[in-house]
Amino acid sequence: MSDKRDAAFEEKRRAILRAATKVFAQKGYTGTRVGDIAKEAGIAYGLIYHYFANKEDILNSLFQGTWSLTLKVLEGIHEEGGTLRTKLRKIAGFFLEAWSLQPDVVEVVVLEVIRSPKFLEAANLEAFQKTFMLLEKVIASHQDQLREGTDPRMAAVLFLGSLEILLTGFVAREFLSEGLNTESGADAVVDTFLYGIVGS
Amino acid sequence: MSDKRDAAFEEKRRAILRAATKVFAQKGYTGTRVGDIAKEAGIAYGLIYHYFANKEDILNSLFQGTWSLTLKVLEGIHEEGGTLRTKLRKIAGFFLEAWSLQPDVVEVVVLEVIRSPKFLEAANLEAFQKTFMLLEKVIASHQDQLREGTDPRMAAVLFLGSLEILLTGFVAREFLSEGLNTESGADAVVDTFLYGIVGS
Amino acid sequence: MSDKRDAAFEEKRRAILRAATKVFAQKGYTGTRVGDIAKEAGIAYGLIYHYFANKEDILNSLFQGTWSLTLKVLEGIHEEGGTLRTKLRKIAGFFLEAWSLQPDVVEVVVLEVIRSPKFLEAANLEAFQKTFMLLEKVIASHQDQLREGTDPRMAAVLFLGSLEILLTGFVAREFLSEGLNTESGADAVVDTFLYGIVGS
Amino acid sequence: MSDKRDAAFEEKRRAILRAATKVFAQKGYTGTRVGDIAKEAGIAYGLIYHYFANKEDILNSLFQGTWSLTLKVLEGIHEEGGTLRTKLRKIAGFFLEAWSLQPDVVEVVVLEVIRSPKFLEAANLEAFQKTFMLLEKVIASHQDQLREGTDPRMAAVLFLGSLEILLTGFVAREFLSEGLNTESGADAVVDTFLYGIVGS
DNA sequence: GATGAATGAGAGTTCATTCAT
DNA sequence: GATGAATGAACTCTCATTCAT
Repeated sequence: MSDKRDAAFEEKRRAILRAATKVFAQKGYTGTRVGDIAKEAGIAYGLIYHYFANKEDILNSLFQGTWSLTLKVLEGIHEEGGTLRTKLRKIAGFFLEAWSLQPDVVEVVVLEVIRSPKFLEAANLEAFQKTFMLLEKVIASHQDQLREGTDPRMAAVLFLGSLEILLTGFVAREFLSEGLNTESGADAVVDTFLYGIVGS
Repeated sequence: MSDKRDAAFEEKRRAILRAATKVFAQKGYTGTRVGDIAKEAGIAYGLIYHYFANKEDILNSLFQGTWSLTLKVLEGIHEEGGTLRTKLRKIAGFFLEAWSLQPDVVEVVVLEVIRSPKFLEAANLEAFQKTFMLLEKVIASHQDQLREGTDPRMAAVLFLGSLEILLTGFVAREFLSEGLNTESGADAVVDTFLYGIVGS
Repeated sequence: MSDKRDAAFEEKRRAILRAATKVFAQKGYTGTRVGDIAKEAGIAYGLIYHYFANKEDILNSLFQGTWSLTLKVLEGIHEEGGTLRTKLRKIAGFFLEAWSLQPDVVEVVVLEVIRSPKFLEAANLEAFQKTFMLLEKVIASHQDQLREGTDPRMAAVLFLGSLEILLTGFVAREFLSEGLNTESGADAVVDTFLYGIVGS
Repeated sequence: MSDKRDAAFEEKRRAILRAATKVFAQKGYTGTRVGDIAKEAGIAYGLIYHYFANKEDILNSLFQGTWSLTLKVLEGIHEEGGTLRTKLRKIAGFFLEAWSLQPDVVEVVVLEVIRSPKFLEAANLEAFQKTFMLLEKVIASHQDQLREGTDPRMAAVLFLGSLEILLTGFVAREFLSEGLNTESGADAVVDTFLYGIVGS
């Protein structure tokens, strides 16, 4: 009985998060009224506050839920082993696939949380930095293959930066347009990152 | 007489923009009250409306002023000629130097304008896309040196993405910490972009 | 069967009133949420509405229950007879004892009902005024002993005022602090009231 | 110029306080909406926040303004000297006169501030306690005349309690009705307090 | 009886913008 | 030009009350 209740509660929470994601992606966090989320979810706005402490809590929950999954996936990729290219390819593929499947989630997480000083604090910041550290570890574990002078930490930042601009890109989306799909995008990012645009 | 007046007018406008930049960088566009800008500029808040139509106009002016300069610089670099590396190095240097000299301006432009659907429209979007196209042209003009399969357009996006994460990066800033300066940062970005982290 | 049910019903009502008293005393009537009362009573908040019409009804019930007892006690004291001092001493003792035994009840009744224009109406006001009239009667019945110029009605008001400030007094409580107990307090009030602070 | 401005500012503040006093007295602090105050003052509700930090600040300002005056008057009475009766008579007269002149102010101060745990804190509590201490000092300075066993502190509390119930009294007002005026009320309180209702 | 999800009126507060001085 | 008083739309959050389960 209680299980049924809890399950229903969680399902509702998720429904609200889904609605919030959609609206945040459209109007941005600040531009979104709590009432907008409620309308999108088909409920009264007051009910939002039964499931979340406040508007901010919604965004944080959204990020934490998404990012904890991301971290697990990255850890899995790291542990599976394989060549550096294989690993980076998997990582890029994961991000770009996530984007094509749930563009709203990615957009909100990247634009509203990661880039916002207010939200990228404490718990959120820590989760985010773990990603950098994990990627740095992946790259560093193949140190022997790296071009001389390559700093694994800087490399991690640049790799994520490359991915981020593809994920976010209001501009890029229109600019790159039709040619971009998950596969070709991931290949391009990884190859450019590994071999450069000029090559040897 | 009119010139003198105009000059004074322009000077005041610039002073307000300077103040706005500082406050926007600290609190974000939405988190900034018009009164905050006025206080920073040392004037009454009502006076803001003698120089700008509204709050939004301030951010747009800020972006346009900054970005038109940026475009000119990039055009100059393109026309000056030189090797691909030379050009990219100049571009990276320009952005990173701008960032180290006026971190507030860059932060505001990147975080508040570029990421905001509301602001990245019409005039702003056009200015922004010109940058991509210019960079694409720069890269494409050295097509013969490019590694096979390299798309100049995608390459342009990735290069700017790499720069952007360094410019913005609340995270990266702390993560990369002290080691990063204009010179070494520009080198790392350009070399990674040209030759990859693995090399040949 | 019906009796049993009624008894259980009444017991639950009283339990809710007890809980409400405690919470009202802590947070005040307005500051208390219906949910707070329910939590204190260990029940679901919806259940409150099976026992009371609404939040206001709880406070009114609380007052009526308490005050009807008070009135009975005062009537008893009046009828028992004895000297004026004996009677006043009993009355003061009753109030101060009630306060020391159930400070919450007194606090709520005095602060939330008596002071509130909204609640001190109709039924409540009548009950309250009866107290004054009863006390006036007590005093008037010893008219022959009264100092010349003493108005029984005014005297009744002053006596209750003296008691009230001792009962309520957030300030007085700290100000008088440890020295005050039921016995000494009642003595002080009665003696001052009867003989004054100067005396003859 | 600035003086003119400041004066106008202060005058407006006072006007808002006057309006607030009136409305608080009618509906109570909690029952009053900020908009009610604005309407009473004939201004837009937003303007309230140019003059006060928030609703609470209005009540505190009201209390502080009133009570600081009260303290000054009491100090003056203490220093002027005279018999105990003279002093108490002046004090009672001051309070009752204030009440008859500005019943709203007194009502609000007594009912909403003094009796409210929330507001009787910190600054307000201190101001209030000073009054008790001052009155205690007044009484103690005539120690030699006091009836044996009289505690000046307890006496101070009882005296203020007697006054308070007269000032407040929703009940008392109707109950004592027409017979009560400033002069006779003050006499009754002081005489009862000094000599008791029985006398020698 | 019992639960708590659901509703929505309502309240406090913020702040961009206008405009009289 | 300059000031800041004035306005009111907008928004977040609270909470008494209802009602399906």
